[in-house]
Amino acid sequence: MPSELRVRRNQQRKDRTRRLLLQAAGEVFVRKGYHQTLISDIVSCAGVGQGTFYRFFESKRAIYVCLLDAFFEMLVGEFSEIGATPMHSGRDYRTASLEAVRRVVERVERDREMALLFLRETAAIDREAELMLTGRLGGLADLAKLYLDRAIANGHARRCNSAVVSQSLVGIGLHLFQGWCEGRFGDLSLHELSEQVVDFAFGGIGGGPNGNGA
Amino acid sequence: MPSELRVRRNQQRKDRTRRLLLQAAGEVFVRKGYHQTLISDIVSCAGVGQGTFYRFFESKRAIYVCLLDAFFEMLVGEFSEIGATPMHSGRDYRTASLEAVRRVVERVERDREMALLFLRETAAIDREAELMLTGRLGGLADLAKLYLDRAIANGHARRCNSAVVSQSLVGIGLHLFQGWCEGRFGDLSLHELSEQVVDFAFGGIGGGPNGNGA
Amino acid sequence: MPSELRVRRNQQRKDRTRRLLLQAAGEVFVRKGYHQTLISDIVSCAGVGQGTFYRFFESKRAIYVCLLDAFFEMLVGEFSEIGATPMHSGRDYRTASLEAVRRVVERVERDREMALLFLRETAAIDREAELMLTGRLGGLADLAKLYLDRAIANGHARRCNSAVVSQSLVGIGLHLFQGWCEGRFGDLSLHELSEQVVDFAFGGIGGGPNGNGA
Amino acid sequence: MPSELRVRRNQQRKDRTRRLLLQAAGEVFVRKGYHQTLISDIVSCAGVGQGTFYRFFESKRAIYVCLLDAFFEMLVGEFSEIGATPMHSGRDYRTASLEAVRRVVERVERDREMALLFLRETAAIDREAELMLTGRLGGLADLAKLYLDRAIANGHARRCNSAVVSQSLVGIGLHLFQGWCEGRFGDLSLHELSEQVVDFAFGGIGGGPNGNGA
DNA sequence: TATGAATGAGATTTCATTCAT
DNA sequence: CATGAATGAAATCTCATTCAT
Repeated sequence: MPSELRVRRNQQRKDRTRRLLLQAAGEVFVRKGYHQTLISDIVSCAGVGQGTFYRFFESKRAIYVCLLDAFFEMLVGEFSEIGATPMHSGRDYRTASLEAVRRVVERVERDREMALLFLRETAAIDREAELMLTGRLGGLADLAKLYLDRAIANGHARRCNSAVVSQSLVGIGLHLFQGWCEGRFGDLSLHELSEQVVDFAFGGIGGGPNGNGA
Repeated sequence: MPSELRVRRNQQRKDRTRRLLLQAAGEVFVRKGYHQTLISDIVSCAGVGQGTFYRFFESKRAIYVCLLDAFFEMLVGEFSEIGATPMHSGRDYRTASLEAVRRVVERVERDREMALLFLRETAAIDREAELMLTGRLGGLADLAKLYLDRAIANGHARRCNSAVVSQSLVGIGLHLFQGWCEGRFGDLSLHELSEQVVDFAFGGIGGGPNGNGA
Repeated sequence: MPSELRVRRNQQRKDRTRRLLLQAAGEVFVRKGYHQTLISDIVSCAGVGQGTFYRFFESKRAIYVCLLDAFFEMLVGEFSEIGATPMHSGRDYRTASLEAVRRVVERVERDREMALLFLRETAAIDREAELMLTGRLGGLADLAKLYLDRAIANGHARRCNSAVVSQSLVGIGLHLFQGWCEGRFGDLSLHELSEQVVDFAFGGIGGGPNGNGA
Repeated sequence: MPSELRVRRNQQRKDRTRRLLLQAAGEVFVRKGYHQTLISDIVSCAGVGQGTFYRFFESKRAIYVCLLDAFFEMLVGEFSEIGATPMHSGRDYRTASLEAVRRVVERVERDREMALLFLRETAAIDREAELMLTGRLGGLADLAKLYLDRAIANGHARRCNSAVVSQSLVGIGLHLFQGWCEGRFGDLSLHELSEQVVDFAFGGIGGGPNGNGA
């Protein structure tokens, strides 16, 4: 009885409203922080009624988690593209890594406000949210570990506890990213920063008496 | 003169109440998180009246900042002891570093709940609080940078952007510490973890064809 | 003429929807109670759209009143049938009364959930609704009074304030019915209950020194 | 440390506020009905702050139940006094009953608004509240049953299902009381009404061919 | 005509903060 | 000075009702 067209129109309207809300929530969360954000901020930013929010999301937390998920879904997509590319023998392991780092960094940089939001706020919401974040970051670490293990197997890297090292890499990434966003590295570009990081990741601070400088 | 005595007694009682409140706040913050904690939780845990809280602290934020400061003050004290010790020529730079890492790690481990609290919650409170934390962590990075610069000058380390590297070291420390507390490294002890980290920090994932294993 | 047909079809469809809504409202009111019932409960139970409700009823109250009216309309119909039957001389007054009580009781029992609903909820809606209910019950009392007055006139009953007595009979009916529905009379059947009531109504608790047993 | 006096003063203040709230709730419930009453109505009538309400009662329902309980507690007290008095042989059973009815009626009449409130609203709140009310009324019925059973044993009353009859008496009481309050019995006084009821309760509508008129 | 997405007024509830004792 | 009862501003959330399609 309800015409096909009507159903589709309705769905489109709903989708649009939902998108509006998500976008507004992102903006306001970034601007005011999660805890300072009111539902009323979100709806007024989205230009919809107060009650409309609750047709789509159970709570402020729910819409936050939704944004968080979307963000990492996007990121994982980016990574999987990277995963497809590299490691065909001829290319150097290090060059490939630098390339990968650069691509991810560029991608994250585009949504840097959101990324910072998640790093700042997620753990303070509740334990479950924190676990979601650490789980997602753990996923990235696992990816790094995969590459590292392969490199070790191929003799391109020293034997080590690759779980620890890959988490270290994630730690570096997070902290430097935050630092760079806060302007703590002066006018160093993300590209240069990436290079420094890859240098450090591959050679450390450069122990031996011979160092590893050129 | 009796009023003299009275005054001292009063002071002691006030100090005790203040300590009670700080301790209680720490406990409750750890248990429920900053935003879930009510002033009433703190005072009932401290066993004092609701109004008493406001004789000592302006707000929940104020007592939190107080705890944060105390924690880093303690940590800085620990570091300065370390600073005094090392680098008397004979000892190897790497050994000294490992020793330093171990000492800090041990100290932090004793207050690990508080440390985790600060890492989780601070950035979500407000920008200013976040800056306090990053400032403190920046202080640690500066310390590391100091050592690193000296090592570079002495030829014990390769030339690099020491600001980036030292922040990387802090990033590693924070992320691994959180991971370890969440049990993400199985039954690896903090000592073993420290060793892995130092290995990584000094040698990276071990570039050259000869690696730096064995 | 086709529009003739169309009009009739439309009318039928409207009637059906209206019936659907009334039925759904009855179900939900019984299940959740008047105040706990949402319009959305009713429409989803009826399988029609939210807006459709308002094409047929002004408000929740309106549909409730509609159900209430229908119920008592039905009941009055039942009574008038009773009214037609009895009192043809040969039959005993008491037997006729018992018969009448039984018929009504049986009828009400078929819709007992609705009956309970009205007894429970009506007075709590507003004064006007309460008056509608008491008016309806007053109508029943009036019927009883009519019989009673005739019985008194015929010498089948003692002289008394028949208004008070007939309202008493209604009070008995309501309270026992509720009690029976709640299972407060164990496994006494409605028939047995009716008998007890008629005994009591006719003889009271049994004044005189000789009682009126046997 | 907290002085005895202070504690007592505080308790008195709290008690006073609580009493204020209960009294205000009673007034407003009577005036507007349970569902139309807002917490804000209650507090503004009590002259206290909105938050104060929640220091004493969990919800509107809670304060209602509290009033309900208090009312029946009062009523039961009244009844137990009656219980003590009657049935010393010489006095007539009927006279004693009339006396009892009159006393209760008088007592209830003093709080008639509250009594009506409870009869109107309780069953519409939720099942549990309804059970509380029917339980309380059941208690009254039990009391009546006790007397009735004794009367039957003594030969002052015919044998009957005393559970049914005593609930009938309660039903009569409730319905007549409501009717009288609504002015449905003209200018019949409660005393006269009581007499009529007792007549009816003892003799019914007056079966036998001789009736039971004078 | 039927629909259901959108609405927003208004209710409940919380809790940091005040202040009389 | 310490207290805790009282506060009320402000947040969340609900749901009857509207209205564009």
